[in-house]
Amino acid sequence: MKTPFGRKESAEARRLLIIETAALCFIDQGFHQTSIRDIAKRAGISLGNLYNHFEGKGALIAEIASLEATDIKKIENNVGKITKPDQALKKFIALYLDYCSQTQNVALSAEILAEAVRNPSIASGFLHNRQRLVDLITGLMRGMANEKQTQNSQETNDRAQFILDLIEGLATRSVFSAKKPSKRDVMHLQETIDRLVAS
Amino acid sequence: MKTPFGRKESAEARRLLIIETAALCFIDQGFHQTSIRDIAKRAGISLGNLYNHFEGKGALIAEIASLEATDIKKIENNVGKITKPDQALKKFIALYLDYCSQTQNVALSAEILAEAVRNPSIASGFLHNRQRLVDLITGLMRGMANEKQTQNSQETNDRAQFILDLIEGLATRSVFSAKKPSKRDVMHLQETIDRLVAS
DNA sequence: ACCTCTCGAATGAACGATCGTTCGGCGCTA
DNA sequence: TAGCGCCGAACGATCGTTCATTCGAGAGGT
Repeated sequence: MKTPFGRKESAEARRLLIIETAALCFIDQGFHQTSIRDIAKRAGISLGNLYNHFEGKGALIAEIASLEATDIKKIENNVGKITKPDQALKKFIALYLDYCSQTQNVALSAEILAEAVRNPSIASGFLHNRQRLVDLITGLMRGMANEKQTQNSQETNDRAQFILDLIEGLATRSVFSAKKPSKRDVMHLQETIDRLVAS
Repeated sequence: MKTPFGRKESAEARRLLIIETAALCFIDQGFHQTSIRDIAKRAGISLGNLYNHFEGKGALIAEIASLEATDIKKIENNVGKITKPDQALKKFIALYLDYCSQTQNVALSAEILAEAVRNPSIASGFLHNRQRLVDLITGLMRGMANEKQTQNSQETNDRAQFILDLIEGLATRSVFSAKKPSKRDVMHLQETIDRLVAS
């Protein structure tokens, strides 16, 4: 029986396996409490082989930190399907809140933030991802206000940042109190953001 | 010439020196990238002596994590001096924003948050400190609304959380963009919070 | 004033474990 | 058979912690 994958495909699959396993380890233990041996063991590969696919631990951390971009793209696609801007914003809030409310995402985000403080390349990735979200929101806000006066671009940007702050804050609190945001919480968040957008 | 301190005072001073030095190390390098030797060397004491004052690295981390409480108390005292609730809130925003905008505080907070994800005792300290700030704000909000209808307690609590989210978010962003919040930023924050409180 | 005794503070060598990384050789695939 | 993916022992460094030992301040005696 032949392997269904050629060498190239197999190598790519290995690489993906390592990344996903590393993410699990980092979620469970954090970046610096996870050893290369932990990852290799959990992935079921040898210690040395890991270095055939990644330059070292730093490269793995950077790889994981950039994973957020994939999740953001999913949210962008989902929100993009909705034509009415106000409903799209509502959908975004629900999706992003749900995303941020997952324990593993809070764990990873916290690790990434702490790492970003001292690692400029991680920080730039972090800021880039944030701006993607901000741009998505400002786009929606501009769509909602197309009949009114032209919006101040800088102010719109700031408001989008505030919206993200509110969502992320509520989500983080929900994780630390070990229960998902209640319906009341979500409604209150929704109202608050509406008021923020309206003004 | 006699030493101006007895044994007790000297021991307490040593303890304080170690804690402060550890905080500096943690800010520069992070919890898990800082070794006990780093701290001892920077504090100018021997490796073994550190264990005469602290049980180990974990105890040191917990000690640092609880340092935030001191800073919060300072803010409480400053805000408490102001009798008019709306001016007190304005003062609080300025003080807390300034506190959160300091690079070393962002660095430490990020470390503590990441640690709290996996260390329940750190998490509970973190939540306790947060609630202190929330209570301070809700007190002010209730003072501002004493002539109006009675406030829903839960809703007031949530709004206070939102206010903190906005301040912390702006502050964190300012640190990563390497410049203090501009006057425009602060004004916009102030307006947004006002609108949030008013409703 | 002086000697003694006590005990906590301080030291740094040493320990075993584990870290990130390297590398020579083995085995499968094309 | 040529070559690549894979393996795991080995390396030097460093980790958190322990411990036998030294030091010196201060209490109690005379």
